[in-house]
Amino acid sequence: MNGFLGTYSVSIDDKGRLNVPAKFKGLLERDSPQLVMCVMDGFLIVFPQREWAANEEKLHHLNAFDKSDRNRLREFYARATECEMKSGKILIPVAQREAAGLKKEVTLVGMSKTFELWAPDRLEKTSK
Amino acid sequence: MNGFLGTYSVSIDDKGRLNVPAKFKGLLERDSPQLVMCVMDGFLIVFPQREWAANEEKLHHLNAFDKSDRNRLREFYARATECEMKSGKILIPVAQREAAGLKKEVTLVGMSKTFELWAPDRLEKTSK
DNA sequence: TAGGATTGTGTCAGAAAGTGTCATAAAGTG
DNA sequence: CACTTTATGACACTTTCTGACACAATCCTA
Repeated sequence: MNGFLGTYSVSIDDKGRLNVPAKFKGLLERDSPQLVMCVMDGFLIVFPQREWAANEEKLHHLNAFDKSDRNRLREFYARATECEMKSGKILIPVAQREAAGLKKEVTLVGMSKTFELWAPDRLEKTSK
Repeated sequence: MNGFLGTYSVSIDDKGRLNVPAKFKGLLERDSPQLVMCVMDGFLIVFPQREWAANEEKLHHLNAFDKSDRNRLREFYARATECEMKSGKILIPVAQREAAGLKKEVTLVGMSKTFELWAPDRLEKTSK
């Protein structure tokens, strides 16, 4: 596989760990299991470390001493958490789980370089 | 053969694998057995990898951080799954089978660069 | 700082999904 | 009609997914 693709319905175990589908697992193992998870507007985006870094790169031109630039930077960083795939699972911290309204069932949507985690009902509303 | 052409009625085995007709097999073996299967409105489209990539190309101008662009990207990627022809068969994952209402019999329609998979009754309704 | 609650980790067994291979049936060809 | 190719169904096997359990680390409060 050479990009995250497709929609998967996966479960979260009692401790909040997501079972990564085998197709994504391969990609992550190869590329590195280091991830950044980012709270978006009602859902979560997961970036492989490398991809996160590439996005960060784009913000380098901002000036940390400029007030509005600084706000944009803060917005970007504040939403993010580092995490990792371990034993084929990704632990989603409590705060993120709540922000995205994730319960037992999660819908995982590949977006090529990244993938998204959705509460099934929210995704359905969005796609209408 | 130099494009997918014609209509075939083929069977799906107990594990959901489609037997690829010999005429398509040749094309796929030459061009690469790597495929992308895409859920459409009641049926499935199968793209050879290369052909899929060409379509993907057209979305490169979209900005993944813009909400409405992101929705369009999601709509595109969420429908897709990578798959592969193995031993002359293509496994159609459960979710896709259900989305297209595929049972034992499948009608396969060549569309030159791609081909479609239909539940026979649905195709019939559509062509009326 | 001891104890308890919460959060995070490793592992495994059973169920479900996916894979390879082959014998036979059906269809196509000269 | 005899022969070759193609399609189908069946079987054994492997991989993946899920839920559960036991345990470790952390944090909070008495």
